[in-house]
Amino acid sequence: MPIFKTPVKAGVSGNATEKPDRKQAILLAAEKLFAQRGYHAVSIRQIAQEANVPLALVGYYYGLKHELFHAIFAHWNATIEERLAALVAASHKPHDDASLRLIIQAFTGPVLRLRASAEGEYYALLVARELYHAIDETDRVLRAYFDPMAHAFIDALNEVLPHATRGQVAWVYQFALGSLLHHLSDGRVERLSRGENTVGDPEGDRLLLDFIVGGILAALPQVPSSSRFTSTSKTPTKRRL
Amino acid sequence: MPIFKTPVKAGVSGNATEKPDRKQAILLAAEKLFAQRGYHAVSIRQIAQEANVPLALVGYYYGLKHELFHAIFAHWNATIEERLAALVAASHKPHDDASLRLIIQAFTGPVLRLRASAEGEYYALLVARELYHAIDETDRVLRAYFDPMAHAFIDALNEVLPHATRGQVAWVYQFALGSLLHHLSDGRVERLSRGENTVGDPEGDRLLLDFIVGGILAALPQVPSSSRFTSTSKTPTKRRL
DNA sequence: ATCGGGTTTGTACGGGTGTACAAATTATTT
DNA sequence: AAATAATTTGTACACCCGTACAAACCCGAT
Repeated sequence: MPIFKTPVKAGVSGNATEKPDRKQAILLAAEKLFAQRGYHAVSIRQIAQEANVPLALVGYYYGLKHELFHAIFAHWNATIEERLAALVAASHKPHDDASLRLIIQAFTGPVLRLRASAEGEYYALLVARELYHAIDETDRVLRAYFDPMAHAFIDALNEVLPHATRGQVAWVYQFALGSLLHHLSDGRVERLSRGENTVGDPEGDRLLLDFIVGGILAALPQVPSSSRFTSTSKTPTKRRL
Repeated sequence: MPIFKTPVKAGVSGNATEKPDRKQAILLAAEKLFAQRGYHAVSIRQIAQEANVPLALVGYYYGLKHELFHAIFAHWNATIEERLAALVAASHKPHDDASLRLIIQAFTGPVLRLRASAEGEYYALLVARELYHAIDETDRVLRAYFDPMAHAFIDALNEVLPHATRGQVAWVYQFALGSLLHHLSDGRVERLSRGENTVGDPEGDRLLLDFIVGGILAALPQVPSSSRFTSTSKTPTKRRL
């Protein structure tokens, strides 16, 4: 029975082309193909071919198909922790007008840099693709890896926007996430701008930041919300302090 | 050879349970399953079972699988035209501070109402799911049915925001679309808000409108943009007038 | 009653799917 | 060198897939 261990001579320094490291090649190929075509549209045989390994090897290392999918997110877990680290750095200084912008920057920055990098490009695309409509296998990944981060960001946002309920903050968090995810895998903007924009253009990232910050400020109340007629449900009591 | 005609006695009034209209049942079942699980994760046999028809009937009426997929969007084409009609209604009055809000309302309103309705619920979900990452079969649908609408909205936005380039407007259009699509299929907000929000809550729709309008105003220049240092590419010449 | 077109159905074909498994090969330890 | 462990590979199984097709069925028109 296979034990799914990593190769023994993995991270040895020196000449690189010694060990092709087929295990990681499989993970990279799966990442790329899942990101490009979606989980159900990719077969294990295609992954094996992309990684230049025989079919049976992917099962040997990663077991079932959904376990291979899960392994991708387990591998990139460090990126999420980077986002959280940037969040606490932005959150633990006195709140001023720039706090919100810092939080959003901590939210979008790491994943946008990952998207622009060579190694993390497909992972960022995969996140944008599969984390959107969670079902089946992708749902477990979402809950395990991304829900804690979402709660941390919502808490941080609620702290700089104390006059909004946590529910309202959750709404705008999802709006912001939607625009971010769509921007990550946006190949259409070139066509829609009639060639004016390109996919890697940092102007898009900058505009996204302005868009999210401005959208949050416009959607959420800045003042103690004295009997706002719009609150239809739940207790509109301010929560912290 | 089958000709794919609609049943002869289709829209006859009176007692409803006369003709089950299997053809439309197939379309509805496909709509539902595609929306819930995605194109590649649904088999024709599952669609036939959901519609309570034998397998061969779906091929008889709709031909190949991607043609069935296409037929869904052809059927709901009226909704897109409603959005465009609301757009020209909002666009053909003198521009004031409320013009932008009207345009965004024309953008989000019809599809949000469709999402809330019983008939169009799954179509709205399907749009949100498949129109996101266009590949293969879904790509042709995107170009044929949704690109014209996108260009119309971008043009209208550029008219009320004349100091932004068309490329910038295309960026924020995609941001707005991302937040809208994510909101359409958002089942996670209940969990993230710890039960404060529910999926059908109109407060979410209202907040989305504020979010998009505020985001656009914050991201795009309101003044003639005299030598903004951020414009890296392309001619920043204002386009119309 | 006969005809003929639209509709319905069972079935079968070729091919791709995920997964399992026993051999063969290579590496590591005794 | 012998033995043990890890990796690699070819192959086969059972199953589901999309699609095609020829019969059977229904029903109004001739």
